[in-house]
Amino acid sequence: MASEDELMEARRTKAAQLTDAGTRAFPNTFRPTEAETAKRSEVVTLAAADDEARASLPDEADLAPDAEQVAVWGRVMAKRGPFLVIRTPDGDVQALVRKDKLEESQAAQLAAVDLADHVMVRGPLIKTRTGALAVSAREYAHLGKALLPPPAKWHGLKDVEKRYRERYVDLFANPEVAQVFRARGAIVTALRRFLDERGYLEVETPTLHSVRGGATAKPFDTHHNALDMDLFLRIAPELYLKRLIVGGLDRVYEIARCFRNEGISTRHNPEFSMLELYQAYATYEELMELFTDMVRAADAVVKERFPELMGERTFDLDAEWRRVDMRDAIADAAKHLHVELSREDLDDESKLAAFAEKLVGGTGGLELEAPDKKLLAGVRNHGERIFALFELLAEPILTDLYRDGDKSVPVFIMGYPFEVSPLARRNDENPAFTDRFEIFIEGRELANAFSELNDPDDQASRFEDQLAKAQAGDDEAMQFDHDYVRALRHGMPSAGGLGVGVDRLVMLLLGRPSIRDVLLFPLLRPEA
RNA sequence: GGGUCAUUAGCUCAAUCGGUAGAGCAGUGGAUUCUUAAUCCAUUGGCUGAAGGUUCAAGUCCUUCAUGACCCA
Repeated sequence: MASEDELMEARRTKAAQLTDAGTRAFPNTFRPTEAETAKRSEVVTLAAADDEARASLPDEADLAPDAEQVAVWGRVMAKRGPFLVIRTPDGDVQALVRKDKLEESQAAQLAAVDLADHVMVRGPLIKTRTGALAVSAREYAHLGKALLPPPAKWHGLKDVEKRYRERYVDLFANPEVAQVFRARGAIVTALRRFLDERGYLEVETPTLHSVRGGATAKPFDTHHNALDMDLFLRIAPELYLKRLIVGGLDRVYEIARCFRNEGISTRHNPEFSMLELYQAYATYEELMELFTDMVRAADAVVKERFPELMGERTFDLDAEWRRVDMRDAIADAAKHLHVELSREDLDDESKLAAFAEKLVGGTGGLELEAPDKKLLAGVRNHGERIFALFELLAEPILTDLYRDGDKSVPVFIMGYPFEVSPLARRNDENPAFTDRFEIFIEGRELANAFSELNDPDDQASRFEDQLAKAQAGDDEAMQFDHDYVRALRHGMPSAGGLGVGVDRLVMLLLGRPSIRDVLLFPLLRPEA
């Protein structure tokens, strides 16, 4: 008897035995009090502490008749001799369950226990012969039946596909996985607290959009039946949030689930969380300070509560964060790569075009992959050329370029060309560039921010440019958002806006290499 | 989209050159009842991801497909 069906049949037989023992297989009668729940946490903590902390606990033989009794409940993870190992949200604790200490009906329930069942024991705390803690059960109650067997107690659940598909098993079989998601929750809470304390209002804007904007990405299409209206799932909340700045809500943020119809990789899931915030009368420079403080606040929570998840970091958040103009970064990269490209060349449109042509032709002193050549050859102007060169030359080696000792440091890349920044404000001194930054930590793009464009006519012309891109075949270009331009015509105060990839931030702080490790249910193809 | 690897019992993994599909855990029956991956005895459990092909013979070789992981884009 060991096929899955047979294993379930054995457990159904046990479930029937429970009925004979006077309880249900799936009872709903256990109601732990707040005090009992708090006490359970204490007991689990004491069970995990060192022997000294338990020195005062009595042996079973020395128990006073009126010793305090505590309740422990959870999932049975192992049976060892007369002990059950019970898994709780705070950790494991063992119970000494001896039939001769239980009433007859409870002993009969105990006889029908299977691994993975939920149970409750109540009794005094004792110290075992080896100095471990145990609850010596005077009371035992079956709380819920598991018909399927749990993964092997020692190896746990390792099959990666099964871990993602059956995350519920992953979570109880591999406690460190549950810790990652507790840490994710703590990080998100820290972000909210950080912003709430500074007077930002958390808002919720539509997920169903009828105009594509706020980012360049392919959307998921959907349809509203009653209105017979085509819609799509939002790719970014940006344009709605800025409407709120027009409306006078001077500091707003949203932790927005966004959807992009793109491939899947260790850094991309089709749905992901983005934190966007907007602040009236702020500039992108103030947002650099804000973002630095916010990330450090989230990291402090990780350090304090989840130090075991931090691992060996190759970056240093406490070091000074660098601020580098994009063109300086390209020049730094060119020097590092021994490529003939000076900082002055980057301001000379014809020289830069000639350099790009050499790179595409393979004579630029650096061999590019075919798709990179295509990207560089496809640029339409000086600004796009600068951005392409940043992506090709500098971005891959940012961790080499900007370091403090043996750790990489976060680097703000500033001075994005206006052609690649359709929603950002132009720089007052040099309108070919925008007041924008992206932050790279450990080489990964983590956030994007800029002083917002609030000139409705300029915004309209940027939308026109996006339309031209779309007509040229760019299926990621934005659509013209007439209502957004109308909002700007009513007057939007100058403002700064910031967008943070929450999943990527969590990956970074917790040292998880794949986005699927920080998403409870990553998108998978259906099972066969 | 391209490349590499993986898929064998409920779980974790073996199976040499192509030659009888195995182990541990879990399960079942029994012993034991202060164990720490509990122990001891006995025992059940397989369409080897799917479909084709080569061969006297395929978990193993070939083709296609499915799913996943990693790398590249």
